[in-house]
Amino acid sequence: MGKIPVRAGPVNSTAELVGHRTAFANRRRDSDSKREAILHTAVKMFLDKSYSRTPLADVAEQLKITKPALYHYFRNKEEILLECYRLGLALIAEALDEITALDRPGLAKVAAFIRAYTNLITIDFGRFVIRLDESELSSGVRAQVRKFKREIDHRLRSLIAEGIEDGSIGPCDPKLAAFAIAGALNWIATWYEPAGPLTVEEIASEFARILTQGLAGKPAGRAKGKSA
Amino acid sequence: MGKIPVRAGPVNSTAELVGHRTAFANRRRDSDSKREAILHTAVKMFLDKSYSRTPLADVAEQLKITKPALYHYFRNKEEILLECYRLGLALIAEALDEITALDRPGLAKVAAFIRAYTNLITIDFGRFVIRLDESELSSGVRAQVRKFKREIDHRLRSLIAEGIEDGSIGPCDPKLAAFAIAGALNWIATWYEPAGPLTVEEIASEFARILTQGLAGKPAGRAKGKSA
DNA sequence: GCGATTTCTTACCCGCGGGTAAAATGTATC
DNA sequence: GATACATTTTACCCGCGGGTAAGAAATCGC
Repeated sequence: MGKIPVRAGPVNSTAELVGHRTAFANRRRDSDSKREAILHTAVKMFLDKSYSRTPLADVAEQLKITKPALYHYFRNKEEILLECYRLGLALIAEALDEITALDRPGLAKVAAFIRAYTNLITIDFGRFVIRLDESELSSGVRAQVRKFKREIDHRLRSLIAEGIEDGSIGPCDPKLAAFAIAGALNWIATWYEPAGPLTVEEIASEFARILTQGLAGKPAGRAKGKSA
Repeated sequence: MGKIPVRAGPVNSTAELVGHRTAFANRRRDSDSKREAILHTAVKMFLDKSYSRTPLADVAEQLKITKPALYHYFRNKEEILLECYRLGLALIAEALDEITALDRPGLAKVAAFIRAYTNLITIDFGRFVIRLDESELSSGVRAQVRKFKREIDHRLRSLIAEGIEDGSIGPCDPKLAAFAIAGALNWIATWYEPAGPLTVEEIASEFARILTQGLAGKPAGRAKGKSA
């Protein structure tokens, strides 16, 4: 149960993976770092192929051990999933805490949220939380997951409501606005690829701008500068 | 290969389901309507539990037949999926065609797209296309699906580019803007439930507004016309 | 009503993947 | 280096689900 470093930071992920791959090189009794290696490897594979289509045997293989060895560290597959989930959730909650504490107008907080959330997709565990499909879970776990997600959703709604109150956000349904934002952000996890041309910062900035300012050109007062 | 009525319209879906459920009541040789019944039932179940976690035996059970009977109408499970997918895709393409043909500024077209796309989530096949997770597919089919999706994405980008050109949309990266919009919309398929409090029209309008106009209150040139 | 044909069922096979039993192998401790 | 304990492995079991073979049952055309 030691604290697992979740934020690997912009470390070369290959190097990191190798690190985890060697965690089982010998049988030293170092159960914490082995748990950590399992989780890091598993979450990467879950992201790659989805939880339910990633056999534990494959995870084990990556770690150069056999499937039953995993059961020494986790009771079953779902416990691995849940642990990954918890780690990711902690990241999100942490970001949200920081933002909530800011002393700025609601709109600025929402923009900050968009930036923070976008950054999460570069972290495996955060990305995993975003992408996890509830329907893959057993009903017991699903209830927990739903609760967590709902909480995040509600906190985002509060941010928006706050903005409406202080006037930085125009009148709108905070529920729908939150869904729109969450959708745009969650979807990033679907198409983003680290090797791609877009940096996370670019995405974060542009999304913050589009979602807060909208697409429309400056009609300013009224004149529709354009016709076409 | 008869034309399958995909748009059930705002028909009571229970009644419809019953209709499909009785399609196999007798052994009349009516292969077209049976194929149709299979697809409608399957797509509903795929939406409910995801494709890969919906056993064909369950689909058959709903239809009051047995699994092997399905193989009389489709070669394998993936062919059923692909057929559902094609039907949904036709809907989307159709909507997109109509919008592209409109003689209005780019921004208005984008807004129209948002409305049309939102409406698709009330139609099972459309919703299915949106929700389908590529990773559930065999690599052959995945390639096709990817191609289709990319095409839709590119058409949306064109709409945006058009708007930038005619000035109705402010300068932005059409690619990222398209991702933001697509994300917000696709996500609807995740949380929307027909029995819920929000009508599709409400969602469509609010999303069109938020995504085109943004959240920000009217700072207009400067005057804060609004206050709470 | 009779054969030809389609439609559907019963009874399977098989591979995959989660999970376990029990024994083997290594590591700490004395 | 013997003992105890943690760690891993080999060899399984089992249920699930896609898919098939072979025949039964209904329907169609005449």
